[in-house]
Amino acid sequence: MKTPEALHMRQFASPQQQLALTVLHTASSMLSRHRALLKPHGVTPEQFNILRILKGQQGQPIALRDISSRMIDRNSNTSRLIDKLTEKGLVQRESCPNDRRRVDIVLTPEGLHMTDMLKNIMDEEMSLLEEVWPKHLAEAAIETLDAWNDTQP
Amino acid sequence: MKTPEALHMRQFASPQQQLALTVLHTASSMLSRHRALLKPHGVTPEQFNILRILKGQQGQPIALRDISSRMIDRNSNTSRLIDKLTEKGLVQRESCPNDRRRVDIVLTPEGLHMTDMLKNIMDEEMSLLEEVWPKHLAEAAIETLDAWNDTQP
DNA sequence: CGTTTTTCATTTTCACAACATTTAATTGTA
DNA sequence: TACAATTAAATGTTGTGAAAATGAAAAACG
Repeated sequence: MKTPEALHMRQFASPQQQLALTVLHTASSMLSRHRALLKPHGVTPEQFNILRILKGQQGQPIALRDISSRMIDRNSNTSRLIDKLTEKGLVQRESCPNDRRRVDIVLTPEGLHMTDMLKNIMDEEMSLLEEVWPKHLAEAAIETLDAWNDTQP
Repeated sequence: MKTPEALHMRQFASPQQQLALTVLHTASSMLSRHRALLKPHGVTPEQFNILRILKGQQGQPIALRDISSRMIDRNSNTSRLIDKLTEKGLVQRESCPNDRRRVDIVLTPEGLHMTDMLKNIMDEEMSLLEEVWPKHLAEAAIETLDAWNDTQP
């Protein structure tokens, strides 16, 4: 359902306001889908976000604080998300020798395996987007949204 | 900061995937701003969403389930949010005489006053968007995002 | 009618967000 | 070197979102 009808909006708002509402609504809807897709595997979108960041490191350890700074939702409490992933045996904490305040995080072999599997699931979901959004429109929309993100700290 | 650098993304993903990440990231960032703007007045974005829906009713009562269906985030626990707003004296529950399962919700005078004030604050915030997004680009982005929303139930 | 099914609101459970505080290690500086 | 300031992570608390369960009332139906 398109956003205006979904939210029973009338035509008061400017296109810019409408876009803001559409972005919020779309994100909420996407996140629900992701949550449902990941749920059977006991992983939440927030946790998967971390796994994906770690996979991007290709085995190279990364400090907890650097994970935080790269997360989609910056307000997450990364320490506790790492706790959950550790409990599941998907990641491991390692002390950082040159700065003992830091804690390096690495994927375990099971974590890598899980990440690959989940990545397949999510890629399949994402590939649906390619049927809905023509490439050039997607690129244009990214540029538009990022014009605002660029005004943010 | 633009999304790719903010998330330290490399150029593997398709534009469509990048757009999905951008939408999620943008929404999270917008919501944080809204939360901060509303906080001094003791109202969360989710609660404000309800107030705005009620204001749109212009005094006409609306059933709780109809509020739920119009919220940006459909899965919020509307009962609990109404509880909070009731505690603050901004809304009132009224039992529905012809269907005793239903609960009608109306704005109190203070609720209306508060809503007007918050609406001013949010409108000012939204007006910033008009400097960042040219009208036609905003319209294009809405259409793109809604092409996906339209595939959702 | 009476029984089953559906609908609406509330309650509950779990995971996370938000925010504050604490602990520990490092850095900057007198 | 001593010591305050800063940084990193963990921990504590409270509130909220998501989803499922519960309970009550109305609608559907034989």
